[in-house]
Amino acid sequence: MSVLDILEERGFIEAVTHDREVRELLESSSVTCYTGFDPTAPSLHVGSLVPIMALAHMQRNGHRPIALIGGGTGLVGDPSGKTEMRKLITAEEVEKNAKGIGSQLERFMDFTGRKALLLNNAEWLTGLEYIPFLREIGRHFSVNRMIKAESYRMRLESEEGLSFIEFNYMLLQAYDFLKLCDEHDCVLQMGGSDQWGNIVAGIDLVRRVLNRQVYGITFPLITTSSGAKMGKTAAGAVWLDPSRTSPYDYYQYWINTDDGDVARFLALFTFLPTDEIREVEKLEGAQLNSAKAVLAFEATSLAHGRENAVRAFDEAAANFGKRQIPGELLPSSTIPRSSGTEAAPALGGPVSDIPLSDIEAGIPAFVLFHSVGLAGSKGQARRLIKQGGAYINEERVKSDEYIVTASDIKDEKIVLRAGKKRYHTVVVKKEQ
RNA sequence: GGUGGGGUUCCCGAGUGGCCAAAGGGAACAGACUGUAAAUCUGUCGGUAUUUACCUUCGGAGGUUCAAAUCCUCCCCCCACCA
Repeated sequence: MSVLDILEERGFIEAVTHDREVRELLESSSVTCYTGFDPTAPSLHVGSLVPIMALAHMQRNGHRPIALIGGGTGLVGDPSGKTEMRKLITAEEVEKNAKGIGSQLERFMDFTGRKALLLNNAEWLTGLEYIPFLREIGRHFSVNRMIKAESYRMRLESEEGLSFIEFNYMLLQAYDFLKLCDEHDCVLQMGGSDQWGNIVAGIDLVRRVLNRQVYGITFPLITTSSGAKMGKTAAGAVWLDPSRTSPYDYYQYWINTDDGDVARFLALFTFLPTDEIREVEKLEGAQLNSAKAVLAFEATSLAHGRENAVRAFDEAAANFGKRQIPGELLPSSTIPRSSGTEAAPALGGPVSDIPLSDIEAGIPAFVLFHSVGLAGSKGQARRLIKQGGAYINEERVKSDEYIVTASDIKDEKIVLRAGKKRYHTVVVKKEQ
């Protein structure tokens, strides 16, 4: 069984340029392959997980992945499939972002001993000279062909149009492939389905310049059952950087997966064996909740380490009730299953201090909810209370005139809750 | 460079002197229902104060007027066609 079969089975494959050849190649030899990552943000997010996992699978099956940070291409901006132009980011930003992204990738792959490579195309792109590049590379590209590319179509038809700098993007990515093939023997490029045009352009260029056949694979765009692009929540993207999306929130993101997505996401975003995942497909309704917990635990474990995953699991248990994970469900998962330890009730959410004297003086509930950040304004806090969405120590606040006093203190703290899931704990400090 | 059309609250998009904090939709938030899911229904959705009040907002800066998102002037940006 080749990696291609594994990837296919797990739902990673949208299209392959030369199915039979790629299959044979991956079965018979160790292949170097690459995927690019845009350094447009200081952290990768859940949306980049598909390519990351694909590279990881490659490595686990004896191939050598290259994670290419687009430090150079990021300066130009890929218009593929985008309705509007990205704002140009500065070279310093790109460089800073590239650094953060690299360290995140290290959690998913082993870069020691050149078992995987982390490269940055700024290395070879930023020093290019215009005329030589046009003469050596540009002449291989047909504008007639380029403007027919699906990836440019949306922009060519849009009001905003396509700027020349973006139009060049394809050449740069093709040049990357050429460079990697030449210097690292890389013969396979993988990317999102919007990358098809760029990948094919690279294959073409390599053939023309090096007279070598190379290949491409695209991943499907992963959407949720409800049709939304995955990785977006109210708070914005779900980041892999724990300082932007805490392991707890990351865990919560996964546990809120749609019923219809659980098995599919287990296959894509965990390394659990597919025959175990197939069992999950038979589950229905509330039974799926345990499978969601496993998904959340495994995904968090990959991104933030097992210790953080266990903590997130325990906190969730404290906030939403302990969940018993059946031993026969996805047995390969290392999620805690013992029924013994009763998770200590976690402090709800972020914690802040308040002096005892303030509480003794009495502080209106809506002011408190606003000041700890559970409501964006005092008006919003009042609304929250009026709508019955505010709780103090798990008791609904009945009136927006309610004054919080010393009698609300339980164990030197006051637990505030907004809606079903947002908590904040105020610790009361006696001053000397 | 010329001509015409635009820039509205998180997004899309109405609104051409007072009845506009600004229709409608989406997103979001809260409640009900639930399984920390989806769907559905109800409510909310600039800020402060909370009984009808005040402040900030309609690309930017000025101006006309008792009164401007709406009229005038200048400037910035976007688009289309022409050159």
